[in-house]
Amino acid sequence: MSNKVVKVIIADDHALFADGLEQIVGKLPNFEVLAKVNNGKLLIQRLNVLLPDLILMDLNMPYLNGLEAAEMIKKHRPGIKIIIISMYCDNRILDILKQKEIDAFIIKDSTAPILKQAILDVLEGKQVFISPSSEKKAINKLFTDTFEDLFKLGAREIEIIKLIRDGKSTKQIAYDLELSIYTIETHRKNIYRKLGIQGTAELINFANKHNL
Amino acid sequence: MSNKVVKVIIADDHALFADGLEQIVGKLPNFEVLAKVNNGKLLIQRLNVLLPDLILMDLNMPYLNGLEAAEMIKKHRPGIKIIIISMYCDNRILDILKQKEIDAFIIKDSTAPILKQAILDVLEGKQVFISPSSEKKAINKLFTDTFEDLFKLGAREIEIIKLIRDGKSTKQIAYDLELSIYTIETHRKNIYRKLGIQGTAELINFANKHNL
DNA sequence: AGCTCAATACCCAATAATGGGTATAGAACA
DNA sequence: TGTTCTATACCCATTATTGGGTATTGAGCT
Repeated sequence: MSNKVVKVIIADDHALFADGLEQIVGKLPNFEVLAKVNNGKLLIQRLNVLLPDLILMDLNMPYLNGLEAAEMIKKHRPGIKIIIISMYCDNRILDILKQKEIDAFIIKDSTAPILKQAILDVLEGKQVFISPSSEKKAINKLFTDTFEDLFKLGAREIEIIKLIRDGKSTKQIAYDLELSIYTIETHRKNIYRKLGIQGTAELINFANKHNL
Repeated sequence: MSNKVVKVIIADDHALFADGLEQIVGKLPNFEVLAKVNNGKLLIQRLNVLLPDLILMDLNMPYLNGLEAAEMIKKHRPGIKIIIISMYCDNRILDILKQKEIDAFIIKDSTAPILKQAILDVLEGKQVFISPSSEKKAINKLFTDTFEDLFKLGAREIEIIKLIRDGKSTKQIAYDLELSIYTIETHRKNIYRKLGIQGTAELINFANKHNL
């Protein structure tokens, strides 16, 4: 990797942002921006003729969003590294990171030096997750597992928190998990007690804060 | 203007985007980026010690948004040119352009050359308005993040969404806003209908997704 | 002057969530 | 073996939310 040029494609529907990325990446030694595209479909098309080492892309793009595009790319060209750069922190990102469909997630609040370091880390095979700094601690904990220590939540409880976060009602959860509604209600009560919170809204905020 | 250095301040809470802008602007001959700030308050503070010729700023910033900041700046330092660079096209922008509170509005979908031309035009005293084409707008409606256009929520509705997101119950919100519980219930119903969602969980996810 | 729309308020019925209990089977562990 | 903990399940009562209506007021636009 040392003397080889790293070829990059940038995919972002905000052209000005893409231009900015190009400036930052293009100034790195041995980096070359092959192309910029503004939607997912175009990105896939370009991959039929261009073979980049790295793709920087936005999560929200027209025609084919970042995650869908990433999934397709990793399936057909697993060697290409993918870095998602997004406005906001989506809860599902961590799961997707773990499934190795993308190599890095970087929030747009990050700085150029952080992006540069992340690119270098990814090219070395590392996974990188850059979130808003205030939540960094909690996320690091997630990476090294686990919540059970801190919040003393059981696996089932965490599972149920996720389902509630996704908008399911107690009844739906009971049906999904093939359990009694009473059981889910008990779990909810225990979760609220353990976390010292009250109500669905606070629970969802907890889940988002800790990236469940 | 020909041999004088144009001093610029960049205000955007997305540091990576601000870095990109700095690269683009910094490469123009006789341009100097004095400072980058990530919120409106900080921008105003900086203006007590720095005297830029031009400010590039985001519409949506914490603490003091772009329009409020622009209004204050034009009132106290009318000589400073202000260019707003925003994610989406707000309908009120045109009115504000007409009131001469800002000198240019540029959508983030624009390209670096367009930005450069806009900056030069503004420095010559022109007003510039770069919006997405009407077709593009339709596409944005289908795919991405402009809830103003797409969902047509009123100010009161947005206020109530925030309170729900913060964990308040209908009763608490009614008490806080000194309104009837019935009114809050009506607002909730209207919000659900407009957003095509159902239940507190989905509402909070919407709020988080759109950074309310 | 008439129209539209946001914001307000109310009524009613059905469903969901919350909070107080109790209880039991099985796993983990000292 | 006895204890502790998780996950399971149930009962009851109260409060909250949801979804179906209708209606009025005031601001702003034509």
